[in-house]
Amino acid sequence: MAKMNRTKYAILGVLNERPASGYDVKKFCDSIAYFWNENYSHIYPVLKQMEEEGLVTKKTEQTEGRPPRNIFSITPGGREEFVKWLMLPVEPHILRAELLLKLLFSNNIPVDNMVEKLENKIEEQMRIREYLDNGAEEIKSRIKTERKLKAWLAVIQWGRTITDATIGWCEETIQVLQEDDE
Amino acid sequence: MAKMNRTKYAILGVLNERPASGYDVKKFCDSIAYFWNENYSHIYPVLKQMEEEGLVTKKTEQTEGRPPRNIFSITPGGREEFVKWLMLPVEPHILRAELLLKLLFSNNIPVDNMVEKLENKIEEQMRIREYLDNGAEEIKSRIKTERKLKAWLAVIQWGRTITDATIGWCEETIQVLQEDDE
DNA sequence: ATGCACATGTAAGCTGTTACATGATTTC
DNA sequence: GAAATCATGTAACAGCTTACATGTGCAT
Repeated sequence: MAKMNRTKYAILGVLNERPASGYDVKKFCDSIAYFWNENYSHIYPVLKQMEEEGLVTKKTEQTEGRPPRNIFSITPGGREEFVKWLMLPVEPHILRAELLLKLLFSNNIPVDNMVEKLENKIEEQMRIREYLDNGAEEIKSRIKTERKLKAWLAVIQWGRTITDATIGWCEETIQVLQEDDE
Repeated sequence: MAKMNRTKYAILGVLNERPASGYDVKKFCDSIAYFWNENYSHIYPVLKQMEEEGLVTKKTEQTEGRPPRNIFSITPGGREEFVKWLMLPVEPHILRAELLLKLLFSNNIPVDNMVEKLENKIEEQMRIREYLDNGAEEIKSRIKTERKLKAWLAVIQWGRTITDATIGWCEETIQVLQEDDE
């Protein structure tokens, strides 16, 4: 199995919908940051490399009072590679959940410190949860085709399901940790 | 923020319980693979580097009919660094869920292909779920102290919670995708 | 006979992160 | 007046993965 440059496929996914700049790609990824992230410092070089591979084409757009924008468009070859990737089985999802690792070893630190970490996790998940609830309505009005809307709502539903489950588990775990042992 | 070598802390966590070889560390990580993974090819060089930093010491054990084992023990300095890391807030958990990215763009492929990916996910999660159920009993009998047992059970409970939530979401999503649009 | 468990490592290289660099315009 | 947004990139490098290399003993 060759390693896949996942950034490449995320970019192709965005450009498959519409031409966009590296900046636009980053904005899009920020909007789905609860399950996918990208950095500028990775997007720009990968776009360059993709241009060399013939997956995208670049057009520089002059704007007034703003920096020029490099607009990238997907090529037929790019579209082909993108769809080929979409059809492939999902690569196994390798987790590294630091919170759980620390929890496992938390007998070496005060209970309060571990509880604080769990409380921070709850806050984080609640922020995500709120973002998803606000976003759902906007998406319903923006997405036109039925297939796309279904997919978007399913992804949002995933976020809701997982944040709820995580928050519930954090609360339970805090209680268990704070129980007196006797 | 400097980047953390997370492998280092995972290793320290194992060695903090008992002296172990690189092979043992890997075995341990395999047993918690549902939320943490390590490769031999990373463990061995990191162990070497940790020895140079004075976090661990090495002792080579000759065995009959088996390759010699390099047994590593944590030093007081290593223990100190480990606890310092444990106390630090958890680094934000950056996800890259390929399944969700593909789902988001799945209007470009047949519904059946996407459904298959979701079915594979269900199978994967059911395997994990089964593993956790079998493991819980073994852990209850093995772990002695109350604090450690609580932590282990909480981690297992996380696995159960998330796998259940994920399986439920996959099933719902398959149904939604397979509904006729009219 | 085939494969798995035991056991350790090196070499190469991609992926992705952090820090740095620049600067106008808009918003609070 | 400060901060955020728009907009693009380079340099350095840490982290991790993949492929390679080697060999015994036990179980099926």
